[in-house]
Amino acid sequence: MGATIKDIAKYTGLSIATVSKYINGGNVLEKNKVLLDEAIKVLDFKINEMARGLKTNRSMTVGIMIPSLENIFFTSIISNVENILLQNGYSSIICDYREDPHLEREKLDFLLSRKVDGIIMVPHSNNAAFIQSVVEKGIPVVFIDRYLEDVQCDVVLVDNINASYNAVEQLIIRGHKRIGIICGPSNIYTTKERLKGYVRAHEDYAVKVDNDLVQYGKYDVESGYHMLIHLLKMENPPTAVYVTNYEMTLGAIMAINEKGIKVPDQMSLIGFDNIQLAKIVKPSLSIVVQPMKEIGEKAAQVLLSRLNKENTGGPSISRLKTELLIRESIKSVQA
Amino acid sequence: MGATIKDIAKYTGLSIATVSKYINGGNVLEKNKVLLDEAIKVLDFKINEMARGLKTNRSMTVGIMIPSLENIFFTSIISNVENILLQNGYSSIICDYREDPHLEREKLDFLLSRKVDGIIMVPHSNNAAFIQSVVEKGIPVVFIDRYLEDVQCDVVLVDNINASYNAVEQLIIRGHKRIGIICGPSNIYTTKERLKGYVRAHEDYAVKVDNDLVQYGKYDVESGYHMLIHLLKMENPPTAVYVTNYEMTLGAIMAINEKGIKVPDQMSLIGFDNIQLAKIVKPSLSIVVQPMKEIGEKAAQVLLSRLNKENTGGPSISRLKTELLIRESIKSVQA
DNA sequence: GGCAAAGAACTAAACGTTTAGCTTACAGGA
DNA sequence: TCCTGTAAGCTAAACGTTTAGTTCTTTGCC
Repeated sequence: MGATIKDIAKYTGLSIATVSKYINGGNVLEKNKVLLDEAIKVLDFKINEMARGLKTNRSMTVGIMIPSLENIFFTSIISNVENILLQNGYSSIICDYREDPHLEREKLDFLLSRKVDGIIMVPHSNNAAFIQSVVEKGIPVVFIDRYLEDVQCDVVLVDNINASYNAVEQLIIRGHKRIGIICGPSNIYTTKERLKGYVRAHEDYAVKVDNDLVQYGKYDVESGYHMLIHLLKMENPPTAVYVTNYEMTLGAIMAINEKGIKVPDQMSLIGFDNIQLAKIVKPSLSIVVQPMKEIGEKAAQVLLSRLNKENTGGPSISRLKTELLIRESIKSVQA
Repeated sequence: MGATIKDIAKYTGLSIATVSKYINGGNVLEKNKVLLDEAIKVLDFKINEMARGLKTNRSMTVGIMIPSLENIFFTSIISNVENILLQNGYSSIICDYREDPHLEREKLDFLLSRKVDGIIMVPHSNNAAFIQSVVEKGIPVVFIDRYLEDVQCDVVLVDNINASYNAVEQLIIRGHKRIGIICGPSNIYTTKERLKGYVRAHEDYAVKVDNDLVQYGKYDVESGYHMLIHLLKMENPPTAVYVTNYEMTLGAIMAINEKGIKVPDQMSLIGFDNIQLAKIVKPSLSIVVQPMKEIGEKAAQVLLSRLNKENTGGPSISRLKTELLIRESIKSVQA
């Protein structure tokens, strides 16, 4: 179908070695250069990455694995990752393992058979041993958002603990004593971290944590809705609620609207992630903003520096800072 | 690194041809079969898809292109596409062209250099001529969601016209004469179709269309919000509003909540796409539901049947039906 | 003019598969 | 016993590159 390096050689009268050299940035005589450029254009030559990959043992492909393609936090990160990788000549095979450890393992296997040069992933489960074996094969792996102890690889995280700490601190400063938190699933890294910040802020200000105020959702719209309803129904409901991801924030807002709760008069609210949403909601929502663009870029860069052998050191941890936007949705409680 | 077919040959004492034959489903003696299975397991053999692709001239890879990775309608479709393709041994290179025709062209070029066997895409702009040239190269292309006249390829659409028609009809039946519609960008295929259904329903029931009630947004949360506010501010505002995608529906709901509009007493509302959202909102939202799962599956199947040469006929159009869920958010107006 | 050094181009093998065409082994029928 | 047919296995070439090692060409210097 397409022209090959051989066709170019025939067209120009040069050897295929010379053609290859030129394609890979080698020096050729000026007149040959002109000739080659012409041939490439005329014959519409595109290098065959499969043949090249076979020789060089590099596929120029990286695998990206996330728990769900329906979670905008992940998709917006990988959108950035994909873009940067593309600029560097890499294509990305994006896989969605649907929160299923078994599928995670399977797709990882698939990526390996595709001979990806590296992997960027949001790890889910206890496939740690398997992932570690991938790392040991010499395939660089970068974790995003979550951390697994037993895997020796680079990680890009946000400072979840302090993100939560700062958010909750703002509520405590404003006199709130009963602060609800809507967490993700209890076995997930970010859940633990975000909860830790919540607890730590309470400790530092000597406010007691009421475990009934700690609710575990599933990081989806529905559970955000239900957990907020649940908090409202308590006999001694919280005066403020902190929700720890975008989808659940959305759900919580739906619940609040439905119940006709006045924010911030009847309840203060701090949400997560989506700055666009925060602007639209009235009263404007206070939120913890994760730097999705930076996370994606950082992860891509870390992986690229491994792929280019610029970085051959031990595993690195990048911990990016979140931003806390204080808007109208929180106010002080009168004592 | 990994074991090759040669290593398997050495281990078993068979020739590489026999090994290859077995791997590809050929017959071998029972005892050799056992031996081969053992070798494959022991040596952890994974076929090298690049070498195979070089010989067979098939990369077992398909390209997927969507306008944005931050639009849940698209991501949930490709989640299904990716899954089905994977089950058939194909990997997908997912690209997001960020609504940019220039980038669309560039990424398409990239996919070609990756020698993808086929392409599934949501086309955006007037790259029609270029896409047609891809088709003519013999690379099957399947369009999703949108249609471009000048390209001879398979298309998977939903019946946007009747989706809109049915939704608007329900409003007209309930006595609404002034029905607002929040459309997408005016140059997009789905926008035109959805508007057409709106107009047609008006025609069939002899209700005049007031062009001021037709608002064009950008298929994002923000514009849904703004367009609804705009409609409310009119001196003669609509008694019902029909919003034509998920993100804008979200924005519209935010606006309604902010303004304290009672649905359906002060305004009837029909939204789009997200069934989960529809359940959560109170009063429960009437919506047009697109069969995302089916769209993804259909597109994957259509492409696979081209790749397997099961279908060598002319371009096909699959038009899937939407579903209209009538809930509490609409009611009759008293004459 | 002769020679060395540098630069450009060439030859040929290799990467890990598939596959056409050939050989071998074996069973069954005449 | 010999022949034929069939199934299983084998040999070797090819896919489109890269690259080590070699040869050819040019240039500069003595």
